[in-house]
Amino acid sequence: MPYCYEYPRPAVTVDVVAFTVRQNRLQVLLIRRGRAPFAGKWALPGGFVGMEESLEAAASRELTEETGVGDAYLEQLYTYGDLGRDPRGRVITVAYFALIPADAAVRAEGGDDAAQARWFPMDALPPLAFDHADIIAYALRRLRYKLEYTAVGFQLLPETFTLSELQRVYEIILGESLDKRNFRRRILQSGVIEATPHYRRGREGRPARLYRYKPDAVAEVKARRLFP
Amino acid sequence: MPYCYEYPRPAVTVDVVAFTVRQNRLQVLLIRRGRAPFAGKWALPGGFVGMEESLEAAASRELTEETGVGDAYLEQLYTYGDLGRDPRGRVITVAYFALIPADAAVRAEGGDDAAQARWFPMDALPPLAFDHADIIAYALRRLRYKLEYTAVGFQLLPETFTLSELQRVYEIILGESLDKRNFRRRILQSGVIEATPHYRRGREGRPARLYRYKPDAVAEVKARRLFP
DNA sequence: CCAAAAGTGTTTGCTCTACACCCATGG
DNA sequence: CCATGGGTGTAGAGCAAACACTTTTGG
Repeated sequence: MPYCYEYPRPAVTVDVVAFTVRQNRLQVLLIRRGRAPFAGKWALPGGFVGMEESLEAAASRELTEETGVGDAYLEQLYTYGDLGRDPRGRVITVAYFALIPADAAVRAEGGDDAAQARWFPMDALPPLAFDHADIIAYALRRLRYKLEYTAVGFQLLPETFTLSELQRVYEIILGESLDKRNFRRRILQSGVIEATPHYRRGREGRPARLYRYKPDAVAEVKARRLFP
Repeated sequence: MPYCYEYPRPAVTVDVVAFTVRQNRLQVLLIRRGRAPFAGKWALPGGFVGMEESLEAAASRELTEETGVGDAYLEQLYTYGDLGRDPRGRVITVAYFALIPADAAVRAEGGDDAAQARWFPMDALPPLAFDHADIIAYALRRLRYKLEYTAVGFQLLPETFTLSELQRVYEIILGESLDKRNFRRRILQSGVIEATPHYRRGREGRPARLYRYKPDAVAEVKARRLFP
């Protein structure tokens, strides 16, 4: 594999907009940049695409490096290639968005990596490097849209969850409250989740039935990926 | 701008899936490849992204080179970056899809370019190079979807058109017949097209009112790009 | 006056929304 | 037994689908 080319090539990176829901807020994972450009500013986790890995593999690798999560829901978002978006030169970035279950998200802030990684609530983002604010804004639009016509919301929850927890996730992301009965009807008749025989006993109140998403639900959602 | 890099970089290309409707069929523009790999096979128009042009500019340029059309509807589709999709090495392709009005599409086959360019009906595609069959299949899915929730169909027609012509475009792409009254109601109340004071007198039958899309309709459609 | 395409409203079924009460448990 | 959260059904409204006839022109 030659290291010199007849024509110059743009650099290719992947960036990941990783969402989670914690503390009743939608949060995004950001990394503090150590060096120029934008040293000290926060940025999306990402990096160069290796010559021997696919784009999705690169995104998955970046995500795993920062969060320790290996099997998150991951979907290609958009490819950004305008000139001048990176002061170091021509950089084309394939952006992905990921949904991290709340329990897995805790590990992300372990900070075993040299880089500082932190979750930020969507409504309190710090100053961001590059065009990452645009990318995040677009990812949120896409996430909201997907919530409305699919049932990806459960990707933000642990393996089993109650319908109330799921509804709370939807309400947090969409920013509006939903009717309990209508929500349950819609989710259940969409067929992507199923009841388990187990219940969760909270500190108070009636125990809640636990549900899980059907093993093939992820495939279903991706097959319908109408925006890619 | 250096021609050598510390690390090897993948090549980046854009490919364009250009659709038009002619002869009552949905057609795709293809180029016959002159050289290896896949010499003699047909492929999507496309090429390398210049260091000084954005992705959309590159796609637009490729499209203009092959069709002479400069202002077609153009939208990013998906980015393909799997290993082994190009036998020459690592190539990442940002795919776009374009809608070409029927009257403009005629010019495309002028053949002033050395490369042979031809429109093929979607249901009679020749053997295709690379993973271009996948890209086209995905572009069709996206086009069909967009037709159902927006009104991009008029992008495939000349500047002014009749509602019957527009309906025929929808029927051809969706592969099913639509109710005339319901179709008209939906399109008109979506507000993206407006009546002109003119009529088209055909060879037979009552003259049909001509419509045009509102100048800002394209912006509207793009703003709603939920899958980018 | 006949053929051909354009144009126009209403009824019906269904899906989505709004809404209030009983149930099971822990303290 | 009381507080807390879990769970359930129905009636009305708005939207989408089915459907047939009149109008205008050319030959």
